[in-house]
Amino acid sequence: MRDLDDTDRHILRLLVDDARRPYSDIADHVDLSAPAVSDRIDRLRELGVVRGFTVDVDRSLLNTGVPVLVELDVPVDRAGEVATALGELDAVEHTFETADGAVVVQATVRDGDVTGLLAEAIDLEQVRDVDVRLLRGSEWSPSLGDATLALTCAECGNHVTSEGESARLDDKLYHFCCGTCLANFEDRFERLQSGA
Amino acid sequence: MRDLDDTDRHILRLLVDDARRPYSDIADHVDLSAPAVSDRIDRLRELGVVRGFTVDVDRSLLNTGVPVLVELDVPVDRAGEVATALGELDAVEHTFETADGAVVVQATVRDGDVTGLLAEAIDLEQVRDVDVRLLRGSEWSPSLGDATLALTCAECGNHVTSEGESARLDDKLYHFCCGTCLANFEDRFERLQSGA
DNA sequence: ATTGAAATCGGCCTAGC
DNA sequence: GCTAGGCCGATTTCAAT
Repeated sequence: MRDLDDTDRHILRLLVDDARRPYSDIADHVDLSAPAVSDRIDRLRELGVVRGFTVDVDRSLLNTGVPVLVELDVPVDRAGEVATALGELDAVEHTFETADGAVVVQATVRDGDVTGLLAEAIDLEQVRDVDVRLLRGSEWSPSLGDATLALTCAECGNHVTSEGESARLDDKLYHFCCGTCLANFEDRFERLQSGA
Repeated sequence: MRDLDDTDRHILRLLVDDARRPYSDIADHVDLSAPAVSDRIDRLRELGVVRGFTVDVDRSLLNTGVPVLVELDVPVDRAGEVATALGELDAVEHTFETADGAVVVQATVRDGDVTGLLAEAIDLEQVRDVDVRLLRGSEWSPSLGDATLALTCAECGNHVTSEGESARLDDKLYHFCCGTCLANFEDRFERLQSGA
């Protein structure tokens, strides 16, 4: 379990800037060979740090409706599921879940019927209050800073340090803080597998 | 001035899904040749609809600080510049400017000193109120719907229809609702050029 | 059709037991 | 001294223009 190093961050920054940049180009910047860059990007994907590559679309040039910022006040224990459900809506682009149980989403509505939109995804009964505001503009400026890995042990929930270990089970990568947690997890996993 | 057609939208959707997908692969999906796909993507870049290609990073796995959602209440006529100034900060990832003059930003702070961060970019005197909330999570789920072009005439501000025209001036592409607007704009542009 | 980029593979080097 | 991980260079296959 190696943490991210400066080279990883540099590669990430270059990709944030232009994800279609050739590996050979990246290689020049970080003073490595193209295959080495490819390996590192593979590893970042494996780790889940890189979820994928997308296109940055200027939605203000597209006629998809009116952009709004919607804030919902829901019971704290429901905030998670509400946020997830709303995120699945096509019209919703960003969802934020605050620690005190508010859910803020940025969406684009065709006809101004925000509550109708919300009702498609969630039960409005559990919403105590809704605040809708028209957006004049929005910007996205991704950056990275000096990020390091912040993985959570799949067994005990503790922070995974460089002493941690990882294992691939059923094609998914899990991280653990120590060998004991890994072993315990694998045990339970196997039992579930054979049971199912 | 052709509007977006189904093929353009299909290409965009495929790119949203995976921006490193080979053009030949896209070509198969939309029943075109790879060079034709390349041409279309070039055009989408020209139009400004695609701003670029990026990587989708899972920031929840990265230790960059504490994510917060900050709302500022500022005079309506200052909202624009405040939003822009804050957007330039490294720690700020999203900025939203609402029609009623509120500015909402999503940022990541190292030490919890949000006002210190804000002070780096803007004059706190003009801020009437600040509301800071801790974020438990955030999601980004890009989608497209049935988008069509919504360009604004650079001269008169009207909507540009398929009858509109475009022109490249000083390496930037401008759109106009009609030939008259184009001519007027070009005139002013030339005068500014020679004056400067 | 030409140019160029990505994946793959064998071998090398280094670090850590 | 052995193993594991990371990197390189060459090659081949495939993509971009």
